[in-house]
Amino acid sequence: MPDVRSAIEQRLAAAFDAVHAGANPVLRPSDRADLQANGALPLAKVLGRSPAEIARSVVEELDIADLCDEVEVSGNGFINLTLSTGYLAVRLGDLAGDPRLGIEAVATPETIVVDYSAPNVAKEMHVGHLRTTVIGDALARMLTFLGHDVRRENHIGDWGTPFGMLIEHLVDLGEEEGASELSAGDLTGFYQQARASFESDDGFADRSRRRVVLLQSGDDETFRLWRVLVAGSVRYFDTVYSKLGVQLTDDDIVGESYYNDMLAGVVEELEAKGLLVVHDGAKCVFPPGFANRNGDPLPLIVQKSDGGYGYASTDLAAIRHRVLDLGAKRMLYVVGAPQTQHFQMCFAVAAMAGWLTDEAQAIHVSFGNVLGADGRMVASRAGGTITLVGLLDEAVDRAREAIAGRRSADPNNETGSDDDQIATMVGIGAVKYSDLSTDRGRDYVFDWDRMLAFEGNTGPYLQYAYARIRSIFRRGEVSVPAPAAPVLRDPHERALAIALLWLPVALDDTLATYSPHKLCSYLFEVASTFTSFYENCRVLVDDEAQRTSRLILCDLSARVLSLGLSLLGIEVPERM
RNA sequence: GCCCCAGUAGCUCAGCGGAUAGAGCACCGGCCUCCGGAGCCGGUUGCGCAGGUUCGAGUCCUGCCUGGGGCGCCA
Repeated sequence: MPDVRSAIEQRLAAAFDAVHAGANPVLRPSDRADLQANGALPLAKVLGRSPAEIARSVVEELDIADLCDEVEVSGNGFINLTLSTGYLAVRLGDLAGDPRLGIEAVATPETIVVDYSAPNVAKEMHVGHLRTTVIGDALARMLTFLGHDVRRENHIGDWGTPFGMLIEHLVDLGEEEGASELSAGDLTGFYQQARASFESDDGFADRSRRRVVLLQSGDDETFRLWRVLVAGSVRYFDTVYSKLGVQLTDDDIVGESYYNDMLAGVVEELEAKGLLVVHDGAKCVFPPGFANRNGDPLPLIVQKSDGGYGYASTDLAAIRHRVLDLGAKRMLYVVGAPQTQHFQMCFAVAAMAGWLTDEAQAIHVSFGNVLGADGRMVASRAGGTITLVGLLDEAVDRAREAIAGRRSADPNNETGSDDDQIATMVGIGAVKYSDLSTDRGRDYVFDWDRMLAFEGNTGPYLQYAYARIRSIFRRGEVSVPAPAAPVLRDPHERALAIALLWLPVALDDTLATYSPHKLCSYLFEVASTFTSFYENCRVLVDDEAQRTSRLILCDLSARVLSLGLSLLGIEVPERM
């Protein structure tokens, strides 16, 4: 069954079509009614009639009485629609019995690659990895829920010249020692020591350079050592992902090295297609429309003058592989905004090569930086740079303090043995929500106090709204009623009904631009609307019919919040 | 120098070419014998600047200003 907005839009489209073939109803939310159709206004010029007159013609053609109680044309030509309360109630009844809460699985599932997180082997994960990991995971969850065949791909940095020095450092440390250092998370120490040796010790530097050659030529022993490095780092990444609560696993790791065997083929194919130009000894493709600082055409270098391959060739190989071998219809690259031009060039070249088409699209889901309250980098409580793990631990600590503080001030609090779990959900949820709730294109300000506030558009507020609803059932000692259509008598009930029915619409809008903040805004709206309802409509009343009806609204509110947050990768506690 | 992104209330942010630009925080004023006051109701303050397109521009186009980022063998 189509969502409410689509149902209305279909009827409107038919009526507009009768007045002017193919006319768009331009359906929008309204502050004058529930919805408004603005489509008559742009038709005025085309048809040479006044907008209001056209709107009246549309309304005459409109068959919508079962969905709307009121349809009104304003003097300006807006068509204001008031949804039928009976219709809303019936739809809510359907929702009550639907575990998917009105979100239908897509008719034609697509294979969609979501490329996100991408930390580097033997390098610490830092705040810079937060957004790609959190946003990518949220998008992957939403697309999966819609029924798509989602391939999470963690394009880790597991190849390149630094591995010569890293392997030699591993040799010097001893494999066991080195591996445990890596998996325990002392990646910064490992990397910096390797770097220090490389810079201060000529012998070490020579060995490192030879080791790079050995690695690239496929030397067995070198390869084995390389795998030790990678495996140790991956174990560490897993602990971070587990802490963050993202769904990436070892199976999702498809590092740069995975594409090594395909690079020569990519270059050959580009050459065969006549796209290659040798420039200063490097094999290049010049996609049109890109210029350097002198105004000369800017190349994408697919093979360096020394014969080596850079990241452009790896990215091209990944596109080709994902399209031709995996059958990907969409590829989402959840990577920061600074790489916009790189991806534009890669996508342009991939299109020239025929890998990217209308049937197989690559999308750069870019995002801005994370800034501290001072507009600069994020610093820890003690000051100084902060690792991702440190940040997450601090979030949980702060959440624990915040919850304890609230508890001691609230005589009605419910304590329990799972306070650590709650602090984890709230702390991690706060970090993720603050990231997801800002338009990904913008830089956003990382502010502990704001993200952990229990008021406003925050994770804790939404979790609290959920926990509070659950407590109604606990304290009232009532169970969730059997699915049925509620009675919507109070305006607050009606407003809540509309909000609850809007979940599929919010998800559609969110995925249309891969913007999780839209889902966040929606959930905040649901929570606010619920609170207003709860303030104005007593739930645990004696009248059984009314109590049941309102309990259904409560339960649906909790479920919408829970499902919505789970699609963002945020857990909800039963109590706080 | 060229390219990309951003500039909306004191602060943090929404805003799909449509009517009077919205939230939260902060501030001010109300509401408690109330199922969790972590609340509810109301009030104050704004689209960087200048042109243009349009019946209609925060939204699209051009120029400028400010901030951030990028610009050939790193990823």
